[in-house]
Amino acid sequence: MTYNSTLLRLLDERGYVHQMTDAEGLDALAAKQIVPGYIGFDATAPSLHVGSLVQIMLLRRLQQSGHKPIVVMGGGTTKIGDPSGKDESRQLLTSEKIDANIASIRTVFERLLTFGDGPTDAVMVNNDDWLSALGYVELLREVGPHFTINRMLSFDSVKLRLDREQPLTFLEFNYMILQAYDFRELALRHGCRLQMGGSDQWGNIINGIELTRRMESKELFGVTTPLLTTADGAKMGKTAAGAVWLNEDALPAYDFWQYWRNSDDRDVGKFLRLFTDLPLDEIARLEMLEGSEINAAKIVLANEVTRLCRGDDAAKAAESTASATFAGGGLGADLPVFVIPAEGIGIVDALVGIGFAASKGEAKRLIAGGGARLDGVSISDEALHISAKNELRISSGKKKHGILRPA
RNA sequence: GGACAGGUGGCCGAGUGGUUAAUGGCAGCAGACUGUAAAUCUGCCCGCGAGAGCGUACGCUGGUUCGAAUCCAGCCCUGUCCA
Repeated sequence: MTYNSTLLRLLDERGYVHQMTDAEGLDALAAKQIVPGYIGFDATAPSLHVGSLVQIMLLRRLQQSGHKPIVVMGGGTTKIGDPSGKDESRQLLTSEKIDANIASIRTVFERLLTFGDGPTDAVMVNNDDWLSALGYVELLREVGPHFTINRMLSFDSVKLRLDREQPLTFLEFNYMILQAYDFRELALRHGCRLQMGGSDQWGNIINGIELTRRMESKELFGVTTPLLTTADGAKMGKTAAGAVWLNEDALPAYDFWQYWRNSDDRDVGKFLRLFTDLPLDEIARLEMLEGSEINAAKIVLANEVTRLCRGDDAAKAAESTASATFAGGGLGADLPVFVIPAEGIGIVDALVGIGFAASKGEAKRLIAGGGARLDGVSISDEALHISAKNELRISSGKKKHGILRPA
């Protein structure tokens, strides 16, 4: 299908679209007016991770094609907890914690979206603003009649819990109602016409569209993105060290850069389209590279994504550190540093100190397995005492490197 | 409130009185091969200790026993059904 609106063409050719409620209707709307569209984000942690980056980029594309992004922070819904995808009930957070999380998360959005008061400027709102003000009886009377329990029970998020005989609290069961209510509220407050989200949000989006149609006779649209997994089937954004956080204070830029640099060959083209602004013909060229050549494309990918999320300086620093470390076998400025005390330190403690091993036992196992290196030389003696006058390069395996610096 | 089932290491899931720090799978880490990729094969995978070893651990608290994740009692939590 070919689209008339720049919005849908852009989304389509870059691979953001999994499902759409009314493609023709949305296409026509986007071709003739500014479409305010929103995506909801969780406020359970002080940073979003790579798993949310598709949605953030989706808002960026919305703005790039002349529409208005609305970032909805789920301050109110976080108080409840989305049951989908999680096996168990989430821990409830305090309001103060949620507010602090939202402030921290906002910093990343400010890099990727232009905020302001103009017609296509992005805005950030907190659904707590309207959800907390809702009275229970009021909600039941207004919204309750539009939901049947029969339908609510048919939702995957609910069914999954029930099938597994895991608890689903009434609190969580209400999540979908409040999320539907969000869409209706945003339509009234901001003239919002479009909700986007991951494919797991399809049901919630439909609920919002239906609810608003019934209550307000307004027509709204929904788009979901494909569930993003890496080529070997893992969810995006998880690594050994944990989640790949978007905020600098949660994950150093160098590690962030390395995450992209280590992408699977098969993912490179897809990632370039989704997570960078590079023109499609250039992406096509990069994606054609084969064998070790494709490493060049991975470096471009890492540079571009890091630049968008962390800024130009961070991207350049990460790249030069990587090339010094890997290609030159030397030391890059951005590597983690551990300062050796004047009296020296045991290799085991050094590995733990720099964070390559969680415990001394783990460090010893690393040494026993031949994975610990000093200046590229494998260490076999776990009792080795280090007292260097110059900086040493300490490594765990072939990818994790750090600097041991004399005091 | 009652009846029944269940709560094991990051997750899944065995184990039902004695070499059980607890089979197996997944995830993870490392080695080999490579391209900082994938696939494959190999090793590791609670903590402390150079080591013998020690300390913790099978929902919680007590008890029985030479000895318990395993038996008993009480409690907490979850599910299913009943009220």
